[in-house]
Amino acid sequence: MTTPKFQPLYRQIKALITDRLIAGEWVPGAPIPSEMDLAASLGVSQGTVRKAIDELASENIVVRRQGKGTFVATYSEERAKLRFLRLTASDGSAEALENRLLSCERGKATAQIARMLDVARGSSIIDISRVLSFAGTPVILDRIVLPAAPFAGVSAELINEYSGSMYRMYETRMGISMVRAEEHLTAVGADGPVATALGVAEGTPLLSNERVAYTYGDKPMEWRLGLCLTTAHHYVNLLD
Amino acid sequence: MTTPKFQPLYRQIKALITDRLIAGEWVPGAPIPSEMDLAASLGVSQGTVRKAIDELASENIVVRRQGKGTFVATYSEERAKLRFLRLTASDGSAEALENRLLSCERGKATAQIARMLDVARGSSIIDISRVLSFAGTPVILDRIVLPAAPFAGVSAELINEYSGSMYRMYETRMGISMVRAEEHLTAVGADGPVATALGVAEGTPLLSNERVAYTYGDKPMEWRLGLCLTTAHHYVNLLD
DNA sequence: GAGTGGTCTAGACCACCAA
DNA sequence: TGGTGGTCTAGACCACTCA
Repeated sequence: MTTPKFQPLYRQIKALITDRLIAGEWVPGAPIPSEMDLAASLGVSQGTVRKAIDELASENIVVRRQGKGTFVATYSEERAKLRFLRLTASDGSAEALENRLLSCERGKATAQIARMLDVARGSSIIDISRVLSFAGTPVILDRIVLPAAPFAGVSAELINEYSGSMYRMYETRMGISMVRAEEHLTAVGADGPVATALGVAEGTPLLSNERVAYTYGDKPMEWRLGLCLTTAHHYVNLLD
Repeated sequence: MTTPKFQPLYRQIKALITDRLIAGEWVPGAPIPSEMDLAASLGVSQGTVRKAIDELASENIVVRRQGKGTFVATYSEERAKLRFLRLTASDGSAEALENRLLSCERGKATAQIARMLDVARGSSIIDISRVLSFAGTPVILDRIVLPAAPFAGVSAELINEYSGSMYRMYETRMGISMVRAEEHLTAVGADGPVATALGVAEGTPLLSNERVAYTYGDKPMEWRLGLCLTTAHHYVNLLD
């Protein structure tokens, strides 16, 4: 999949740090060794370690704090409350978000889900449905599918305990940090059940947001389909 | 607007290079002085200039080519044909894109447009409408608004000459490079005129894409509203 | 004051490119 | 062959944090 070839030293060091992250050597929020320590233990100069950590920091895998150290990135310290959720109230208000769980069941992966999550077809999955509301108004109907094995402890009770903050739950309960996500956006009309769940008329235009989230090493761990009502909210995207 | 304060040397150098870009000292595609030359003329070390250029490169303002030099980024060398247009065929095919101009007129900025483009209300603007088609099927209805002064030469003929590649035209004809853009996405239903233009039924869900594009120094230069038919295409977004 | 990340320097060698 | 960016080193000083 990757092209090994000759890699600059700093990339080898970056890979080495990533491997130790995958191995769970440092949990989210914990400090990694200082640049000097890493440099000494690896037998390279501090500047080289620095460049490796620079890249990890620019990918939000790690967070630097001057005078304190470098820490494994945590979902909770993301800028906004909602890491990947870029939905913003069009009038600029910052409403609280409420989570209502519709279901949380075990099932088997369909061909499509299996491909997305890079698991065998028919393997066990967890299938979650919920509605997210801003200020009492339903705004998002989410369906979330997880591979069952790494997420064994997931239950309706646990999700409610985290008030629907899924990524925070993954991180603190399963030790799984999401590092990257890919989204496909389309516009769709609300069909019967969806319209009912969101309390809108059938055919209401919705922003469909299909997302695959990846953990360290680009391993897909979550598939999600969000149907968003965008009458009072919009999805913000910065390009450069 | 910005906080001057004390800036690291490399940021001051970055600002200095940006200023010279704004001044038009180097046109898109032209090489900027080598790291050694800049370092010598500014009286700093090569590593410091390097860090300044690193940031400009990571913002796609400048492109490095090993063994050749560093060049002002050009729209034409963007990865895909369509720099900011992230619409992809759902079946993975890469269809050619056709551009049909509906209108290109002079007008006055409304309050909303004036705010978005940071110009005075009522100042002269250019108002363009067009339909983009993939493989003969209309997919996007675009409305593009530009401040008239910097884009004085824009005409229907000129746009057709560039087959609708607006950003390439801005760059080669007006010397204006877009560096950054902010998009707001929502789902809407096609109203009468829109439905006609795209050849779909009224009420068909469309992905509404409102975009402001910025040139050097974060100056807004283009407002755009794209209404996209997403039955066979989707908008791709990578998060990290 | 000790330790951390942040900046800056000076110089070395490498990989790549063009003439 | 000479010039460019890419990597790596070694060491200096600064700004911040915390005991």
